Amino acid sequence: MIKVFNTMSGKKENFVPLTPGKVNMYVCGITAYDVCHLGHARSAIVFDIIKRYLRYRGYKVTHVRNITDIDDKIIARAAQDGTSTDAVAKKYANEYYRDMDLLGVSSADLQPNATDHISEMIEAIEVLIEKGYAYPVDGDVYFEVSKFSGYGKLSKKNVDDLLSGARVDIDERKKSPLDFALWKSSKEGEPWWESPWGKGRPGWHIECTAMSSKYLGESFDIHGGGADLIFPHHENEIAQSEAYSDKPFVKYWMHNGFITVDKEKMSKSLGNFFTIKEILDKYEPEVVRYFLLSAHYRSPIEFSDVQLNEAELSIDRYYTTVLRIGDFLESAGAKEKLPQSEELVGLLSSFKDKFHHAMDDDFNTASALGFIFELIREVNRFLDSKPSGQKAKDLVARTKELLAEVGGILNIFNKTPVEWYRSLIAIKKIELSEDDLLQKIEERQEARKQKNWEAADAVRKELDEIGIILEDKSDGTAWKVRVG
RNA sequence: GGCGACGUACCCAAGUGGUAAGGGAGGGGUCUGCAAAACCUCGAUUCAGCGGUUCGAAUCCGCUCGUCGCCUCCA
Repeated sequence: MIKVFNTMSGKKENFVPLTPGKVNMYVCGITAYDVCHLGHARSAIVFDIIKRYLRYRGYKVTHVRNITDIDDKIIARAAQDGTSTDAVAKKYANEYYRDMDLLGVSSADLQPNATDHISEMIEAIEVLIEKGYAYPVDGDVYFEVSKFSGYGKLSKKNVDDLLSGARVDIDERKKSPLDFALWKSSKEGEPWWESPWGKGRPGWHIECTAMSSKYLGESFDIHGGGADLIFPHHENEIAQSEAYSDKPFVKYWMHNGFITVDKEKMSKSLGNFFTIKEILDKYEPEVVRYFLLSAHYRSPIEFSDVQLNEAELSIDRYYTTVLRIGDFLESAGAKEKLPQSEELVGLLSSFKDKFHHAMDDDFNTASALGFIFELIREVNRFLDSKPSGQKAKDLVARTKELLAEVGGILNIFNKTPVEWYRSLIAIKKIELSEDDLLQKIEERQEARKQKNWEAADAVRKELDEIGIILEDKSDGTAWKVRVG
């Protein structure tokens, strides 16, 4: 049984979708007004993995991820750049899709834009007005928070506290400072759409109500996003959606934690952010994914080079072992020899259960990675015991299969070792062609044959200086890239 | 001020009632021409502190200290 932490209840709950075998999932994407930073990547990667795991467990998942392509920030950006909001939104949405692609995040099944759903939003707003939950003022339309009795149930806030907090803007035209805009009249020079209340544009929250109900129905299973969306965005979505449909909006609310820098939330306004592009210039996408999966998705995770380097080391340990497995499968002798196989056999039979157990428990990727490295150690230990024969090969091949299977779900560990090293050469900007490298290794082999250790060591030192490490093995010399 | 989360070894991190996963760094060793990798081994009698519940708590409850987040746009 999969357990999911539901922000609404504050507890882990058994995951039982509304329709057996089917999961409808809506995840808030981005507002397209600037390039994305690592925080955006975390949300995308976390929910991508959740989707992959649910599919692996047999659910038919429909995943919707929206793009907000009209809002104040986009308007401001367009004015600043002397271009249209449309051009700004398109540009940064495309940047986002490119970043996600580089990071290995699969695209959602539906990636709707807010501006393609204006009529649905207007329709929803009309219903809210009819039902007495919203009121128009001078071309704006506001949602009347006091009319919705459940307001605050997600973010655990009560209306009185919010009112006394006094950090809400004072607008005389609103009945209450807590009321939020469903529709905003357009000012001179701003983009607009025709509506029953005049020319204007939608407020931020209503798009998610309109698009989620259109594509997933008025009630659906999972709604996700960063924890900073809990209030007010998701709280407001609930108010609008449930007022509109009189049905429970979402069964499981899931929110990922923040990325921090020096313990502080990475954010635009603090200026302490790193863009995805900056990071991918220094690190393999797989390293970034591993790093983000190495902590539970709800925990804060501290961004630093030390952390990324450790992730790189861990992945390298994985590929080093895969290389070793490959060598063994190619060259193992025929004579049946199985010293010390019990532990590996035992782990092979329990491994999937352990992995499932970790992932079933609110997608505990950090724990799952622990089990993967347990298996890595066990197979290394087995190989150290110098086994041979078909049975040994079967065990090792089985290990390789299992590792590939779970790696596929986490979307890491899916390269060949050589691809990993090649990729590292590129990312670390090592200026040496693979041909030249192999040439040098060849030269060194000659020297070694003649027991000319000085010459052999000189080659190794030369390569070491540019970040290439050589490993002498019984049947030749392998190369790898220094990591960490 | 209100609400919420977190505090596990040198660093990162899992563990939510049954006696501390995993990765990195470090000491010692096996292997090796030397290395590297791999493996073995050492390393928290202890989970911020203090009380309480329990046969038993890192895990539940209370208080204290510390850190962070939300309450305004924010993944």
